[in-house]
Amino acid sequence: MIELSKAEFAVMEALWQGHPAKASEVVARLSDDTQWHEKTIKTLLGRLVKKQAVSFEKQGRLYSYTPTIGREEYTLKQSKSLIQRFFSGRIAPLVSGFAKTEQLSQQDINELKAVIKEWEDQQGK
Amino acid sequence: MIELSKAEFAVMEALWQGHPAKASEVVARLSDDTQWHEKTIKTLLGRLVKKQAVSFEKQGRLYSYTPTIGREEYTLKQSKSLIQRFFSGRIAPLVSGFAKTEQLSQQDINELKAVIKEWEDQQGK
DNA sequence: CGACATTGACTACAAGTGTAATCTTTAGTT
DNA sequence: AACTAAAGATTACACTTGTAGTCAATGTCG
Repeated sequence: MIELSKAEFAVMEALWQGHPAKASEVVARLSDDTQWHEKTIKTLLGRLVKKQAVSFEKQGRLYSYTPTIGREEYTLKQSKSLIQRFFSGRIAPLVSGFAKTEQLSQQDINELKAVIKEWEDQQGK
Repeated sequence: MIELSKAEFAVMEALWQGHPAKASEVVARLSDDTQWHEKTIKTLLGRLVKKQAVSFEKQGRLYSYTPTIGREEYTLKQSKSLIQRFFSGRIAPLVSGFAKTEQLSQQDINELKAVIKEWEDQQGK
């Protein structure tokens, strides 16, 4: 499983926003959220390529970068790994704990209900 | 916020099992799950003390270690931080994604229902 | 009492991370 | 054509992490 550091993940976010993207675009996107030096971002791009989380192709003398993994795919895998380690793979304890201190929106509730409904339909077969 | 590496977390798990615990007990507990050398575990205990995730007191010439943070507290904080970074702080996307590929138990469903019920009661005030 | 074993303290060392700086090549600019 | 600026390649460097090894003090057994 490809593992990304936090800084690398931030660069991936910029790429997931739209790709392929030239290094300069990535730098531009990240400058909204961070103070990172252009050199830093280039280093991170290089590390992502090395990890094969990102591919690149020459566009003339410039490079264009594209993520090789999807955001959903990555975030879900990581989430599951955390749920496994922290809650023995069960999600309910996380949700209860979370609900105690965080705001849930009506939309969240609706989505949770949908999940439950789907499960119950599945049970009835 | 105290951050623990994966290996450090494993040592915390051993401590959360029961404390205060002498280094030798921690080593014994961990030997069920890992192949770590006693020296490795001692190093990790030292790092945990330095991070103030664990306190210790002399019992004669030996040390007894105690976690200063609770398992729930830590795991929830980390979970929230992940949900923040990955899902903009909303938990429902995580649950839906999770439900697609993981088994939910009847107990999970009941707990999710309880969370929903509590929320709805809250709404009605 | 002396040698050995155990504990804790300190040291080690490579890989990963955050955060760039420098060097090299190439493309415009005068 | 020469010079400079921008991109990419290479190098840097301290801190963290995984994974111990060594050294020093102290207890324990014969």
